[in-house]
Amino acid sequence: MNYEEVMNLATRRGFFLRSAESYSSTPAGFWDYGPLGVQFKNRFIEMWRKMLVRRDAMVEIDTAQIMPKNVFVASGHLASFSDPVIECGSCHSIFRADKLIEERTKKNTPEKLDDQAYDMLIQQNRIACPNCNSPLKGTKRFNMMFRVGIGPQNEEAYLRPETCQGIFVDFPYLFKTQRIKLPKGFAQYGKSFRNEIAPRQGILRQREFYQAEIEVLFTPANLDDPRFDEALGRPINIAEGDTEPRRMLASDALKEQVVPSKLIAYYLTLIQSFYEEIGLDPSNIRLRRLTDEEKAFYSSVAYDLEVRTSVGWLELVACNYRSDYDLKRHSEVSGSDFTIDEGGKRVTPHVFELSMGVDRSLYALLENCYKVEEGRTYLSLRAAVAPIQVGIFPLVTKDGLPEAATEIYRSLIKEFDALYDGSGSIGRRYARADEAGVPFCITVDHDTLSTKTVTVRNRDSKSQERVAVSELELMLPKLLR
RNA sequence: GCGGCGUUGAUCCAGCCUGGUCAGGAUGUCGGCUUCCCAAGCCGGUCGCGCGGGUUCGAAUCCCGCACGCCGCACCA
Repeated sequence: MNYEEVMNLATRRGFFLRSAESYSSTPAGFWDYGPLGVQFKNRFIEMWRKMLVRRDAMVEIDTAQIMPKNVFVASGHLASFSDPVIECGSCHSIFRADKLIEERTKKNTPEKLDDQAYDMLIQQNRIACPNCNSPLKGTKRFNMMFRVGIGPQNEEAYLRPETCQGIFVDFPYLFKTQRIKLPKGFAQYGKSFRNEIAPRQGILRQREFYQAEIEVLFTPANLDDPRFDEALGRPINIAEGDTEPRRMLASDALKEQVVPSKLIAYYLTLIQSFYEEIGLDPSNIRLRRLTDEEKAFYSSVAYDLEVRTSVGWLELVACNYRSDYDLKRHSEVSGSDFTIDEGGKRVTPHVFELSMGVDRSLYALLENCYKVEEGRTYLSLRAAVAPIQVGIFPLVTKDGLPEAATEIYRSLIKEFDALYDGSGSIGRRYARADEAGVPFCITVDHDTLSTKTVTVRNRDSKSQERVAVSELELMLPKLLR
């Protein structure tokens, strides 16, 4: 299968659709979730809460999406979350100034010079437009944050480019009021915004997208805390560079120093096992250690959790050791105290983050679960993340079967995401349910009326089991776990 | 943002070169009949020429612009 096939099904069934489709001029990079997509996303987030947030006793918060300028002065996004670009006045091609100079001069060119410095270098080296050979000048900064104006004075503010800044700025409050002891994980799920120059790859690279971020705050004294020992026996798939991963025990990764500390090993195993448990094939997952050039400006050690898809290895999670960069900067710019007491000394906590791309994760799950067998298409989603948990169908639409099926539906809908379908042949209804990834379908047949039993069909195997109606409410929670 | 190619119901595709008799097929979906455990059949309904302008008596079709998409370049905390 490929991206088009998966998105075709996702569009037909109501997972995702292009935002404001009815207006042809809608810019690229914006997507809506349809009914199935919302339920799928909700289930995914609920699993994230269950397996990461609750399992690790993290603190989940929800912060504002618009934040004032100074937050991003402190975070570094205003200065660094931008690229030096230069436009050809003749053919209007746009180039990265630093990359262009580097390519022509073969000399390393930093991306944080003054704009004039790039113009100078371009002039000195007589660099012309690679496209039409016209002269180039006027390097500008393209910042990838969306600027917004607050109130009548249009006070400078930005839509957050990552959810974690809200966690950092709220940390002093949380630490004081929530009886927090480090190391501690802080979690937030919500939208982030990045004004991509040219978004491609549809839902995989959006201008407005969901993140689920975990920021682990700790002090360097915690890096090899014994509480992280439980991770040592768990496997992780480590890749150095763009290679096939090696599946190894976390303890061996520490020994070989491909992972620098127990804390990082613990959270890497946690995030990988999360993706394995919600349905990605372990052999399609790798934790790729990033090179210095690839790392974000705030990161000192970084891994990307990637999944193998038809569009190549797809980054789902950025795992960054941000050191004390964030809290120090917020302390400097805000003037507030972001330190904590450790053995009588004030120290600024460090940060290790797991920054998940939610929309991408959902796509990866769909593609991983997209199956075509014997001419039938189905989504082999784990029951725990399936948008619809159970279908209830009358075998025929006469002889009182719809009434009996409706009665069962009415009782199940109180506890489960259930679907009633009495339209078309029974086979057609199974096929529809298969494409929506419904893991179990209950069929009411003539025997139901006399024996009070129904058949329960398993989506993946198509096999059926006869079950007493009275047992459904006890049995389904076990099946759906 | 540049270059090339493209855009026809929810989905897939024909029509465009050669303007009219052209908006058609299939899937889906809804209603009815029928059948009854894996997309059967029949009847009926439903949904479309990306947007704007131009040429023309007449434009899905030709021309221009824009938007979006794909590929390449570039970009991608």
